[in-house]
Amino acid sequence: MINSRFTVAVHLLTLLSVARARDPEAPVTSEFAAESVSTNPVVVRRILGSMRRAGLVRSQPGPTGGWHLHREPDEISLRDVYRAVEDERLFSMHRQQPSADCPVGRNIQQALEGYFQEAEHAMEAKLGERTIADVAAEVTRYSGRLAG
Amino acid sequence: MINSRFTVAVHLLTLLSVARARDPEAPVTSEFAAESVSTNPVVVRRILGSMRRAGLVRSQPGPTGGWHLHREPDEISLRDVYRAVEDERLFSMHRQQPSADCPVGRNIQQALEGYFQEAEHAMEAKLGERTIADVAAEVTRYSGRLAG
DNA sequence: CTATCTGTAACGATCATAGTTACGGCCGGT
DNA sequence: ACCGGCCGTAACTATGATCGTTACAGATAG
Repeated sequence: MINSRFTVAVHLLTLLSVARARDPEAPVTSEFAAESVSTNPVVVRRILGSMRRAGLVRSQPGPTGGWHLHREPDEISLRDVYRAVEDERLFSMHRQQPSADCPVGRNIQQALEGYFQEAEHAMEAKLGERTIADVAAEVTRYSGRLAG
Repeated sequence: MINSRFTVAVHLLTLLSVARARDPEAPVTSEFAAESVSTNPVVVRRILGSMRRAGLVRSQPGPTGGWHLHREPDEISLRDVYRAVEDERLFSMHRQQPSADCPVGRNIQQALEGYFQEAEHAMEAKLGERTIADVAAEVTRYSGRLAG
């Protein structure tokens, strides 16, 4: 299964979205976010670093620094997040190259390639239908203070 | 990404399908199949064991024993194989439970659950459109002796 | 200048995967 | 009845991914 980085990334962007709705200026620090996710600030910086390279967030060092969304929440789809955090293909081929002496071994990978792409694409297309704004809306249907 | 068991499982069922097309009686041994996949016979038995529990193949011990398909190749979808070999969910939630003190941490998992299910379902539905017969047909478009 | 952030390297703990050895059980052929 | 060849499965190991952690350099507001 897919690692938890994707889940954490969506969590973090949702946190930024909710925080911005309350105060568009105030940044969120790695430490604050880490408490919400129950992890280490370095893990947060690593994942938000991927988001930054994908243009989804921006960061500022120094005091009063921290993280901001860099796009409207309704313009960040879950597919964008997935692509930013996951560079591997969804399905793994054989670890060892199959036997070239067997017609099945020789051709199976090429045969599967297309089917795997279709399935992966269908999954991503479904993720593309939902945005961080949707997640934030669902999360904030129940009220509560924003605390770490 | 998904482990290679799924790929190997499809490979093995395709091998059984092609072998049966040449001789409906002759079983395929774990050792023969292992050579096609470039792995160990025990790995083959483990994966085909899952297929047997899912009713996709049958096995027979003793000399003249080995593995047979237990369904028509066009009645085994890639989704069937996926479900037989993969019991985990596609997306992983947080390792540590997120903070209950934060409205995002408190609600994010429930919010994501539905979206993740949709995406996983879309992927499986696409896999469900293809069968072992399709893969076997593609593999055998190029001829060749069936060798390990 | 200092305090407080980010950025990133480096290391370790934990876990999943899959390769390997070993051996018990089943069964066809002699 | 036995032997040989197959499956079934436990047990151990090697490898690699993941993620938590420490450490420290760089940036910047006050």
